[in-house]
Amino acid sequence: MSIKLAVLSILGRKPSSGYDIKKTMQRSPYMPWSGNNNQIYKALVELSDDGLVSGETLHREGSPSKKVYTLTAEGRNELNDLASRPPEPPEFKKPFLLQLASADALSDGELLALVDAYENEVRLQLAYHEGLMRRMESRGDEHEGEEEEAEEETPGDRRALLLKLVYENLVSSIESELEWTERLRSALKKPERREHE
Amino acid sequence: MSIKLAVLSILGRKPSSGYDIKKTMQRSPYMPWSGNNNQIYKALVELSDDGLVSGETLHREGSPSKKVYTLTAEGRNELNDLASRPPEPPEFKKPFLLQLASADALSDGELLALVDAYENEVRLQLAYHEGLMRRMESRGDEHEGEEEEAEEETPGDRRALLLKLVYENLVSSIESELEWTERLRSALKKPERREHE
DNA sequence: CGACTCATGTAATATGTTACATGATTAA
DNA sequence: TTAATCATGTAACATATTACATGAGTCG
Repeated sequence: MSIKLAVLSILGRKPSSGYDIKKTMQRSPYMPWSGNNNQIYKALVELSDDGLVSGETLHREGSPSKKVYTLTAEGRNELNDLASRPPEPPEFKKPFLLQLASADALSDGELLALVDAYENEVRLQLAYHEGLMRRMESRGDEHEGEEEEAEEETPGDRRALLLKLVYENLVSSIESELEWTERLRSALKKPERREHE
Repeated sequence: MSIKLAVLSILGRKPSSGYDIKKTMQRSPYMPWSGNNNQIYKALVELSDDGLVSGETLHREGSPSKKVYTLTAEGRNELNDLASRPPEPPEFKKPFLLQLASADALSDGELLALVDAYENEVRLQLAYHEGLMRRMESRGDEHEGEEEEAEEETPGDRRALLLKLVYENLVSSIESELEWTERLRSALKKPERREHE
């Protein structure tokens, strides 16, 4: 799964400039890219070379020009392929686990402090994602464009349901992490009592 | 958190060659690196230049020579620093979520098939991690070395407890993902009944 | 005037993967 | 003898991050 597919997916929603795409990526936590210029503008050039998107420069008065990219028919096909491609498994990247596994030289107090610090980080993440989710549920998310084209094939409700489930996934992953920190803490508090359970 | 810290952490356990480190990384899913040569041998050279490790070539008869690296005192300090460094939040990289979010053009049947395929992938992951965990609990994990040096500072039980908790984390993350697929499936099966709950 | 957002791009660097090259030993 | 494992390394490429460069418009 490369960043090009993420770009196609965004353009499948509505035609956008590089800058728009960057913004969308940055507030879509289910896209595992940071949304930096270098990749996006490069991806757009390549997609354009491959004939999957076409860009048109909009000269506007009173604000800077933008290059708006649209999916071509080919690009639309590619996007439909994407949807039915065999799914990749999730990846959990948790440097904290390495830290924990290397922490046997720490005192109990230091260890518990470390766990507290981690839990704080995770709580911050949770608050952030819950915020995004609420914002998406109240406003229509990714709907803020001015060009209100009539939606063609999809009921729209389906789309909203799927998006909601995506955010639920992220939130529940984070909650599961918090539950684990609880278990971790209690395992550390009653030390060495496991042998006859 | 760079790969160098992972290398330090492994060498903190016991002196190892590049090849040993590679193997250890590959079977330690809490280390978010694939364990490829290029990075490891490069990291070892750099750590050596920085004076954190020192390598000694062992010429053995009947098997290829190996370069065994050991932590220096400086390296040991660096490793202790690592343990008390402010923890980074977890990152969840789930390309499937992007796929889902772009899948509103699919029929219900296709969508459910996609979910099934994803669930299969996740189950495979679960089985793999549970296998690792069982293997670690029966044998002592990372204990298979021939050189049985008396452990110096740590009780060892602490270490085993921490490792067990680390594996529990991974397993419960995957289980949480499976629970979500269940919710996903049932949300897709009773479509559009959410409005008055 | 200064900071911020909009907007497009490039340069330098860091990180990661796959494949290649070499050579010894072990097990089928 | 052929494949697998042990063992060290390099080359080419793919991906990602940070910072830089430029310029217009908006808000305080």
